[in-house]
Amino acid sequence: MSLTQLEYFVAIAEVGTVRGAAARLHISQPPLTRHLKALEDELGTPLFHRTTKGVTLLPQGEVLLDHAREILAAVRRAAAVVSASAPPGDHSE
Amino acid sequence: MSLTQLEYFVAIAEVGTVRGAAARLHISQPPLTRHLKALEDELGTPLFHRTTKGVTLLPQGEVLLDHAREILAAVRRAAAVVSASAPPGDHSE
DNA sequence: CTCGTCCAATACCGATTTGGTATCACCCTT
DNA sequence: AAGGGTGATACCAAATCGGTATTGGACGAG
Repeated sequence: MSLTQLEYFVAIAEVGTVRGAAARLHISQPPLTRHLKALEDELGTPLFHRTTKGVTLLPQGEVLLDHAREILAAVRRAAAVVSASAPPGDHSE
Repeated sequence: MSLTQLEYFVAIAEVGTVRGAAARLHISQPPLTRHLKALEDELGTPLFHRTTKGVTLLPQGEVLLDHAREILAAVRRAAAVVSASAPPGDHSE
């Protein structure tokens, strides 16, 4: 399970279609489908119910969505805090 | 920033040398050095002070270590919870 | 002072992973 | 029945990642 996969998963959950999420993530649909499948495979359970109109979260998916958002937020927080304590004039100024 | 990089970073911080951490992670030293450098580069600040005896955490590194452990724990928790709610007989049984 | 040994850093290469294009199969709408 | 939407798959190119060999520097033994 990678942070990229979690971001991809959240995007799919929020958009409601793999195609739309792919567009939002600036990647194409097939790799995104593959990533989702890999994540489901790793967790040992499907996360979405596939319909002809898109995808809908399964209970396990809703659980993961909660955790994924928290994890991604924690990552952003960590990066911000560490970068904030960076020596001045270190890279981005 | 990837989860792998965070795991690698924590290992280096705990072991105290890149070489020893590499051994613990079952990879070799050069890739680990490169990963650490990439992480520092992304965060815009060094995380360790390099000595001839190994590496020691800088203040930014100590801050990150805390966050990294929390993030990795959250990931493990998420995986456990989702897998726990998986339909029985799905893959690992 | 010099050699041996520890360390991290770099150059280069092969293996693995990742993303893109083209296509298929399905379902709903018209 | 036809068209447009969806996700799934096959195949290929690009990027990433890990390994081997090597370099450079610092400490300790002699």
